[in-house]
Amino acid sequence: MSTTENEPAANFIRHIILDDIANGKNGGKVQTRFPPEPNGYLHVGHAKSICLNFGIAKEFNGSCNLRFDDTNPEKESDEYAKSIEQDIKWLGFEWHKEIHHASDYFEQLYGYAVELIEAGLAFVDELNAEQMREYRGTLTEPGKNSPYRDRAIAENLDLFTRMRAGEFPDSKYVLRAKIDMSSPNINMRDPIIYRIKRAHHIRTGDKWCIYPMYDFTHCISDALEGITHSLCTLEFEDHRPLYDWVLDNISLECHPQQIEFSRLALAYTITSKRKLTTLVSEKFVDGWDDPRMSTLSGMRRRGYPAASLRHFCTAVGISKKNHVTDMGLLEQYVRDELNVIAPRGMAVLRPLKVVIENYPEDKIEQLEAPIHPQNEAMGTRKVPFSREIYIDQEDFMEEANNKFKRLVLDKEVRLRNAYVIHCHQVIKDEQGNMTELRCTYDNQTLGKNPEGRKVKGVIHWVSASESVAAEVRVYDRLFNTPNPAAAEDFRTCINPNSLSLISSARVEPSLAEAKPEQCFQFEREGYFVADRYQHSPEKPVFNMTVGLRDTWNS
RNA sequence: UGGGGCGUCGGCAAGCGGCAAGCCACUUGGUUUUGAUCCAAGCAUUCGCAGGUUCGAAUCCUGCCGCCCCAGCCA
Repeated sequence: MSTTENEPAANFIRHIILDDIANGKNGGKVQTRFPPEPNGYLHVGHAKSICLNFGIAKEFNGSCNLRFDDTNPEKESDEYAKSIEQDIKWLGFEWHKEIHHASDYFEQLYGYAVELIEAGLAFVDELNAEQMREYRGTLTEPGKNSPYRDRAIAENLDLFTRMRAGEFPDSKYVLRAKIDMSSPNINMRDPIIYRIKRAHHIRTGDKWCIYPMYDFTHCISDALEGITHSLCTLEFEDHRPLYDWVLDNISLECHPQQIEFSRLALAYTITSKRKLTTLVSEKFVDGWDDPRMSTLSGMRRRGYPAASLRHFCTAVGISKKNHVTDMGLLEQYVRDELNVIAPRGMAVLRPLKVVIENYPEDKIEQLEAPIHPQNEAMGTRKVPFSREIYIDQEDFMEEANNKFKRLVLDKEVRLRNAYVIHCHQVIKDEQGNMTELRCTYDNQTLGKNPEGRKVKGVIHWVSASESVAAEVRVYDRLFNTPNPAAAEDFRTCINPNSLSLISSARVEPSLAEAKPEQCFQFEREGYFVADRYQHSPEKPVFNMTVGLRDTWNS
């Protein structure tokens, strides 16, 4: 794959910025920001935005601020804020200097609201929510002016001061911009810019009982930080006139340019904080970092390298098209990265005992195997070989056609990194289940092919006595429909078999020694990661990251 | 039926008047002690549709068709 982080893909936002720089706009400076609300964990969709904002800033020698858009205290928490900081760092980005918060600007925001009132461009309304909805009109009919719209400026000032002072109950009054109730753009029909809400804020505590709305806050925060390009998703396109209106009507010189791009949509997953919250709160998954989640912390725990997410984000590109990206694209970048960095090892997920009759009972050989067959520099590891071993149940058949390149009764197969064995007997229990294979090995086949015959198959194995019991979690997609977000109730699309717990897997000793979060390739199976929290050398726990590309089963 | 957007290969996505980039997927060969990796080759006479302008149109114009977003005191 030739797409790398060093070769930014062409997209319309880059073109705009390139033009701006060529025209000397903003003195050639580029300043972006990533503005999450701390009301949930970051997901793949955010990764796209992070890569865009931080990537653009870096490319043009600018910087990117991290700013928490914390204007709705009821939904926000410090846990979320902390997780967001961690996830951004994990993804490999550094924000410019200290973290910003919309709440840092509450005092200034209040001042600009007063400016608007003084200019006759904002008024205190006392319609209740339901009345306001009626006055707003519909998509096809204009709205009506609020009866309180023409309040005197002095009265508006007085009321707004008292709103701040806490003289009124929640929701009694709101501050509204005075724009145009007949605008075809509903966002311009005298939008609310402040509401009374007695909620404890994670940063300002109980200092405020009025909080500014997004549309008023975001543009001013951008301007205060000297943002040049304010990149956001498509649903804010209709808000751009309001973004511009606010900045055009207050005494702030800086006027950032808002540019919208389409959200990332990944097939078979969900990228909505609200829905992800539901999965967690209703226990469909085991927390925000469940490896099946499309959260950054979930993908981290799943074993996705941060670099693969960055490559993926570069590869999907930026456009204004509503799209659905194949999960396969992400997985391919994950494999790509892991193929290069992951040490190899052997693990048997569904053990079938094999007794090698012509191998001495007490003998244990420490065979040497490469840690990475394409990268000698990674060195070698010891793999113990003994008379009793395990192979995977799926690697044996009593009868099979020539396409089956594994072990068959009365035939031979190569044991990876070891000898060629021949199976001559299958032992079964009363129910007819295979319990053991009796084989012989050819001691002339270590590191070389047998003479006079071809052995086409290679299977993996572990020593029965020297391997370590491990728990392996194999994942399938969390949803069984490509677009769960489109369902009436996305919970009905949840795949009941998204997690398979394998409690009796066996891994070679080198794998048991893994450090938490260390990634491996279990040869012929896929990529696996030692669980970040539950893995220990005594009780190894691995999560499947992604399977190897498999042309046999597909 | 108001307003704002968007339609280029199976999935992403460049291109912005002069022979349709790239990635993923897929197909076919080769290497291989991983049915992996790797290597080589193939994969849109056509850009939602229909007209028009032009020597020349995915790119410009006109008209249709389809899809997405907006009526929170959420962001």
